[in-house]
Amino acid sequence: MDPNSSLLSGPAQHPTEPCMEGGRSLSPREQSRCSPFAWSQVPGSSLSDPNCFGDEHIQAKRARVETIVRGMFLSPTPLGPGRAHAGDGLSCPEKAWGRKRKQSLPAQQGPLEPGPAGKRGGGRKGGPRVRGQLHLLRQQVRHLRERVLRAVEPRAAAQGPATADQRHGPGPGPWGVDSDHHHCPGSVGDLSRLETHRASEVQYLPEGPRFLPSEARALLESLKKELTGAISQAVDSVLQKVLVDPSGRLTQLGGRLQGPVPDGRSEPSPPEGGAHKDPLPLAALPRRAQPPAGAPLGSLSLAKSLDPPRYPISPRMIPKPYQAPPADCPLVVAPAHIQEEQILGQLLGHGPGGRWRGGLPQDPSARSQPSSEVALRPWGAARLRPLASGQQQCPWPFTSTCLERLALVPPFSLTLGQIQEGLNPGHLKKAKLMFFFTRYPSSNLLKAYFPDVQFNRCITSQMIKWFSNFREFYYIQMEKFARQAISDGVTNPKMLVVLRDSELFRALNMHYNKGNDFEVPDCFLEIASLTLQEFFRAVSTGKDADPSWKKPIYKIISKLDSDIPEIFKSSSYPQELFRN
DNA sequence: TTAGATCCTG
DNA sequence: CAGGATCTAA
Repeated sequence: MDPNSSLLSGPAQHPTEPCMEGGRSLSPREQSRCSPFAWSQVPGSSLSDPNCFGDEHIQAKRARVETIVRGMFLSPTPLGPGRAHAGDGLSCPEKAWGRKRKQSLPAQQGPLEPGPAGKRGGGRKGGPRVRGQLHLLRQQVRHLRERVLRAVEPRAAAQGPATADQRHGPGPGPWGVDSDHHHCPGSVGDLSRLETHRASEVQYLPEGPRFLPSEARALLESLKKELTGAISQAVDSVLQKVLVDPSGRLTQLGGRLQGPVPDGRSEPSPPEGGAHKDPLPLAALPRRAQPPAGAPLGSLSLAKSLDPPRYPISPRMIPKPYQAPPADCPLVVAPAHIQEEQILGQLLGHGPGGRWRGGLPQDPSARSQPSSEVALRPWGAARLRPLASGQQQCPWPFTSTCLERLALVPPFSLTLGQIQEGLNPGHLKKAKLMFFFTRYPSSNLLKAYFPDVQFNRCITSQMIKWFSNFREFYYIQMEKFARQAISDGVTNPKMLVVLRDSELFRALNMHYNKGNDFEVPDCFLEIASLTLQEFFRAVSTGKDADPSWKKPIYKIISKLDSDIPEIFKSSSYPQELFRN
């Protein structure tokens, strides 16, 4: 008897939200380079200790600040005071910063420590007012630090910072409708939110009373600058601790930055122990498949098939262990392909709801723009960056250098290495998986689902050609198995149902889903069954005598395209599957 | 004329 | 899977 006892009898498999963890580690060299402030300003030392502020400290600080202020005023491109992220014109070479820092900061000495030769008697013109400002700023620093730490703390992050930064948060984005469903907390999006949060805080710092004496105001601004730097460094240090654990993995991003982790995901299901790895050498087709009692075998009849097929909402991915990127991640140099893909996946591979779309603090212009274009072409924004224009890559002087690189480098690399043109094997694989949902994708659809591809005529036709080839194989298989069924004596086309353990399915799966990374959606099985039946009817009724006998079948099938899951719009969605 | 689909070939 | 040829519809 035919062992096939159920239609569409895939083993019950639980859709798994692909939830990749992102981020990347910093090489030691990078870390050291990233932190021009060294560790002297890490809050938690004198900065956060209210008791450490004596007059001596203030005076020493003033002396230091005055030095800085003079240096700023002597600078050819003076920094607009109090406009942290608006300093577009600011040439912010790290060297210059480093010089200034060295000039004013003895190594290993905190900026708020008394300078060795502080200018005494510089006057107390600021007086109590300045002290009040200092106090205020100190409090803000504490708050900021607490909030940063809270955001990084495992539990507290679930609640998130409470206050005023929402209005600065990135909008939902064009895919944001149901994107929250896919959003993986703890992704780079959170990181970017953290950064955005900080940006908003920088803006939030009071502009400073205009009535202050100019010197005091300069002092105030300088202090703001210092404090912001300290915050930056605090974020750096915290994030570095979070991002790079001793094993070099970035797991903490998912574990700490995010809210409660759905424990349900437990461990990655082993690479498919059952399901499709079936060793059975199955009959060619589940001929005369007898469904279990009540199983609607007839549901695959032509009439029924005209109903919109049911599509799985969330195609199951077989999660693979996250692979940590190499420790020494190149900065501007375009890394190797693998690294690029890893970075791509890590930074952007968070599903259509990933927060990367508008969230990364790339540059002021990018931040200030609504991110629709950016969202549709994530790298487009990066390409607009003045990489070769001679402008320094430090549009935001107060940004944590490390964090900024963390966010910026991958787009750079991709811009230089990958985005230009050309399709890679990952794109091909993705296209094959998409074939399970759509056999006749329009070029617009392809553009929508390959946001990391710079489409041109050639690329478009190549991808169209891919699907043409997919169809070719598909129809060939259908015809082949239909004819085989006929020769095997099948008379009722409704008996022809493509099951997951049928030979036809295995052939198709081998072609489009080699490696079994993906659970073939049921809708594809229905379409396949229908196609098979159509071929069966045509051949069995002798229509194949007509040279164009396949065209009606093509027409039918072309109307049965399904919606592709939104997650496919992520430029990195399937790529996690392909590593290893 | 062009884009897209199919067929054929390698 | 790509390239070329052919056909068709816009």
